[in-house]
Amino acid sequence: MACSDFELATTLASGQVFRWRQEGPAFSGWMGGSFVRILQIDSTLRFQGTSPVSLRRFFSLDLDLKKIAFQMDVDEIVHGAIQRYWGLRLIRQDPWECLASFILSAFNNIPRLTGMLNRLATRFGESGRFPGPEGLGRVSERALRSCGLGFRAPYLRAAALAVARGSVDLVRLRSLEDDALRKDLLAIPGVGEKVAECVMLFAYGRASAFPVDVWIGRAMRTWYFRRGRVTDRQIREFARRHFGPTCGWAQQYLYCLARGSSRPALRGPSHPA
DNA sequence: TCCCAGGTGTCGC
DNA sequence: GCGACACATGGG
Repeated sequence: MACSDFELATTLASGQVFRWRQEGPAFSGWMGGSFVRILQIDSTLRFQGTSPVSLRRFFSLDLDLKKIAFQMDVDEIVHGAIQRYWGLRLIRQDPWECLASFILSAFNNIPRLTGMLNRLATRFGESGRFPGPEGLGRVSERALRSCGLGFRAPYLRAAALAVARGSVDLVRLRSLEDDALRKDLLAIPGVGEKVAECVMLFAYGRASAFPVDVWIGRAMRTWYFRRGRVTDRQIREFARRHFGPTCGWAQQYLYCLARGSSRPALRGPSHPA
């Protein structure tokens, strides 16, 4: 399958998904209930386990990256990030796995989060699939803790029960406007502003979401606020105005820049916005 | 060993 | 609304 303006490796390593693995030049992981293996050679994708339509949807290949980039390319910093990580795309994940992943991401690091998700899949999922809300809701808090979830165990369990019982309908949420969607997500146990924005961006394709985590917060304060004391909410509101309706894409590019450039760059002189 | 991690819930102003 | 604090755990 032909693709343009897409870098598979960059996209999978950008902290949106946590269970994909590299096997030589190829990558493998789950797209919902399907186990998929993908190999990218230049602008060609060779794959098994899914369909072209599903693949395009998952990696947002149906969207024109050039148009998106043009919209958000409003200053030198994001311009540099766009150039450096060109081909990075937002992923449209399964909402439940995305929600669970980011509930567990709280006060955590990515290697350990990966371990936690894999243990859940191995112990409670079918042949490696991530377990659904019904299945996880039946698992005791004690069993969840034995997977290393720590204090997040009751949050994940409560969220699973809420979805399993239908008090949260992840399919219906898809049809809601951004503000209503955010409000419903925030009502889920263990979901705060940051996780809600992640789910909006990584599962529901809401490009106007702008999750502010420690990395983006640190980078934005350095790059756009001269290290000033601003709250995460102020950063998010600034970003929506500054980068516009595709600010979520800007967030993902800046996140990679902030992490990829390592700490010294973040400590460097602040740039004018 | 020690630090820190893609935060949230809860409390007190 | 905002700041401070606790929270379990293990990777690096």
